[in-house]
Amino acid sequence: MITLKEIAKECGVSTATVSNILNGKNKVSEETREKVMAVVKERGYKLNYVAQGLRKQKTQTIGVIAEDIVQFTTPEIIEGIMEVCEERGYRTIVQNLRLYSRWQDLWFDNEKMYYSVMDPAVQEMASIRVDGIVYVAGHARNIHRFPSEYQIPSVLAYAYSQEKDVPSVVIDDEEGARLIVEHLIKKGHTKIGVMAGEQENIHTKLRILGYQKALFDAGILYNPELVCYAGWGKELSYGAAEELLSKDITAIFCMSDRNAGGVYKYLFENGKQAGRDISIVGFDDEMISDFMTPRLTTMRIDRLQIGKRAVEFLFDKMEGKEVPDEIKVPCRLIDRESVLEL
Amino acid sequence: MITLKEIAKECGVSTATVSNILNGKNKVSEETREKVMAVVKERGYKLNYVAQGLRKQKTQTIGVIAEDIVQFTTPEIIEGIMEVCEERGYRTIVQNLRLYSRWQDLWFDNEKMYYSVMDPAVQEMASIRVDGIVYVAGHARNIHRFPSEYQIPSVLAYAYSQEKDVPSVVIDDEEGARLIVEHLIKKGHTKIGVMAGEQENIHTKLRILGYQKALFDAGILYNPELVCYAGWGKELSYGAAEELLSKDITAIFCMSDRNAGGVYKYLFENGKQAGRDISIVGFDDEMISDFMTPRLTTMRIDRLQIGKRAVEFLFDKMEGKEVPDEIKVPCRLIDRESVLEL
DNA sequence: TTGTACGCGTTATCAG
DNA sequence: CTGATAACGCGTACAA
Repeated sequence: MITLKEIAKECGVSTATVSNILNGKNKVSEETREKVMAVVKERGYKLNYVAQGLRKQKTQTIGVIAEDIVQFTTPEIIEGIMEVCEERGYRTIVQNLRLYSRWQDLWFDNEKMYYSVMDPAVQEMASIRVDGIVYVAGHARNIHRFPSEYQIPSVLAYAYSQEKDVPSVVIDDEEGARLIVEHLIKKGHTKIGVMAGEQENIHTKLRILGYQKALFDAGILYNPELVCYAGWGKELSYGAAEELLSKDITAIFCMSDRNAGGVYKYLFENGKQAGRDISIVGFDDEMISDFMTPRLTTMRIDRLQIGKRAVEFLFDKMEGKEVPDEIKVPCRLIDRESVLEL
Repeated sequence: MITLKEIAKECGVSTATVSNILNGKNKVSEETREKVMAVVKERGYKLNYVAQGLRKQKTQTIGVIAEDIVQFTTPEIIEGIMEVCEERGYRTIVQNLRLYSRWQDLWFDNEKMYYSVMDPAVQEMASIRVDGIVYVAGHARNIHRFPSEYQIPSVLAYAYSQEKDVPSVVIDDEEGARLIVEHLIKKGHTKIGVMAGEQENIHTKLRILGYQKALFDAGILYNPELVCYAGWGKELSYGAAEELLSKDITAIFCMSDRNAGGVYKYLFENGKQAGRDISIVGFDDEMISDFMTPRLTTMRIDRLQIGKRAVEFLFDKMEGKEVPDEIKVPCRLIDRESVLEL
């Protein structure tokens, strides 16, 4: 591949001049500029970012560390990050921890395993000399320790930070839950069960809070017996559906669309239907919610926005601006046909 | 960030010695090795890939150009690529063309628009000096021109190549379609409608071929009137469902799970059900197919495998091995509950 | 076994 | 306006 030096030689000028021309420094005569540009085009010269990075001590690159690129929230978050980076003339480099494919859910309890993958990833980013890092969570929700030895400005997307100097962009779980439960209440429901996620998970806890708040605002007693913890997947909530439905309820607030899918499955097998025999709402607005029959009313997580806000946040930090510890991205109600008006 | 030179100075040895130690060249005494390693660890030295890349003229990096990272097939393909790269000690850098978010479907007819995004992406990869490129398609199916001016070894994943020196990894559309239609025939169906994708699309054409083949093998006449072209989404096939269902058929072969979703919607609204009143099969095995009621029988596209095969293919090419023009990854039948046995 | 010196491709500095 | 030259951090002949 042809280099700047060769271009210079071919034009009979110095490398400095070629560099100046390429970088639009206006201390160059029109004559030489044209001549050089002609050769550049003709020979298909392409700047070498590697050399440039070395010289400038700046790579114009943002590193993205994703816990799992196949997690449904991740691609859109990354898309948001990339969109903003492109606008700003930054490149992006993505690392994929592949947490799930490595260990399924086993790693969750094991910090040592987790950091055995996480630390090298950050080191890689350091070696690449990225100018900043966005960590995109997919499974873990609390990041206890983010290696800061390298002083690379970093932000967390879709995870709650436990470190002062690593701020985070999260969704407003509590308000999202409050809104969707309020929606049920407005439709006349007062006996509302909950198909919740993992009990110790922070999203679960915050959404329970939102649920309680909505009940409180409507003067409805909170009955812990109506809350059923069933992980985030379809299978467990399918198994738990019978018991929950046997209680005296008219609606179920599912903490994920997949949970709702489990309930739908149970209903289907028993000749019942959401939006007719009982009301169901979900959370996430995954694509599946639009393909369920009837289509599921749910809360949209604005994943693109999470990504965008996260990098903007990061750029602010890189420029030395004062930044808050946390930004909350609101959720939006997607009203479909799974809720019955009483 | 601390450099090799500084480590050397601090240890009272030369940079060459430190470099040799770090790279495991065995011309170093155990004594100095230990001393140097101690300092390296203590000071948190991290190799500078930028400098190394410049010096070695090799970046150990594979570039991934994705048409759309939010396309449902893309993340898993990339995951497969990354898995193999990691095994081989290669880094990965991803570019996202964001075709859909830029222009929705408008670009499809406009090669100029397309290449206005595609060319710079390849140039970027060239500037980064990646050692090879995997192009991951999401929308386009025929890549007519892949910029080869930079002589970077390249392969296409999930797209059909039109260029000799750019081979591709695709799925076996024809055989996949044949298999699933054969499945219907085995269940006793002979009057099988088709909810097809875009008429001019290569996947559509190949799958029609597979459909015809299955009919032929079973001695069933091919009736073009039973084929309905409805794009790849849910809406058009919802609109087309009524007409198709009014024909004398007992089963529908949908060319995508989303198409099947449109048919399901129509059925639901008319009090009918797949797997009871009519048989439906899909294609893709998107997650939605597992959440439809009843769950959809469909063909699984092995996306992970596409990614893996594509990079392995690329590595072969980089090593100068002889490679075929095309590799076909087989599809697999996922048998669920949307097909009725006659 | 260890050190010296050069070059990879670019940009910044300064002198002409 | 243009050119010579010195970095940037690392790897590697070659010399010691």
